[in-house]
Amino acid sequence: MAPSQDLCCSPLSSEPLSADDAEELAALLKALADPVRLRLVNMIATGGDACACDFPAALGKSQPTVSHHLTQLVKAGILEREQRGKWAWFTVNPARLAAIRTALR
Amino acid sequence: MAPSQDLCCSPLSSEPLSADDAEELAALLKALADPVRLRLVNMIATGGDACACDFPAALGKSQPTVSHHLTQLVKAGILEREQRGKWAWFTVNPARLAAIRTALR
DNA sequence: CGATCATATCGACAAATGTCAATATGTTCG
DNA sequence: CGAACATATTGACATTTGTCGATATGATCG
Repeated sequence: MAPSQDLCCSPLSSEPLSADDAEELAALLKALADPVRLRLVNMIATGGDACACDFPAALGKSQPTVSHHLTQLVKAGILEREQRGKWAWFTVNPARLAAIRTALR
Repeated sequence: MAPSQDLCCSPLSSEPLSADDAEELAALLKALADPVRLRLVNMIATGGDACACDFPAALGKSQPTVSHHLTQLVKAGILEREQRGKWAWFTVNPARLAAIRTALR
């Protein structure tokens, strides 16, 4: 999978996009392009942070399914995970979202 | 598939996202989340418009594959198709891209 | 009209994806 | 340590997706 932290890709409408950059941006967009993952990011972003323990009930999805989606978002650099006691809390990486917005210019 | 022309979804970081809105935004992001489709949008955006006839050679993909991707982008409202003589030309719908950027705020 | 060329659709297939039950790992606390 | 609870991983499965060859549709022009 693409490296999680470099900011990725020049704007769509100005410079030509290489095959490699296209692959990287596609991977980033794909990480977001799922209704469950969008709702996860939304819940975390609106609250500032959120506990994984609440997601299965809030989304009507099983715990493994939620865990799977969270892992994808972290790998893509969109979320960050922090252990607090026995719970996992997540925050959004705003720079990562901003990078996507910039790439879509 | 989601309706192509309403602008979709409130910003991710402010208001709560309904399951339906999440589905709609996910469909829109998915339309963009492919390297071939990103390069198509990029070629069309940087040139202002482009002829479908050039894409298979430029992308190293078969004509049916390119046609498939173009159809998806048009259905998502990201591209618009126009017939010029026997060629199909495509333009980008900038408002649609802007809507995605706004939704990712 | 009939030939020619551009694009779309069809059918098939391999690969990737979303989902869950079962189980493993890891953390806290008595 | 050992019980209890939160999260991750595994394995399995149905569905979706990207791809192409073959073919159909549609447009131009002689």
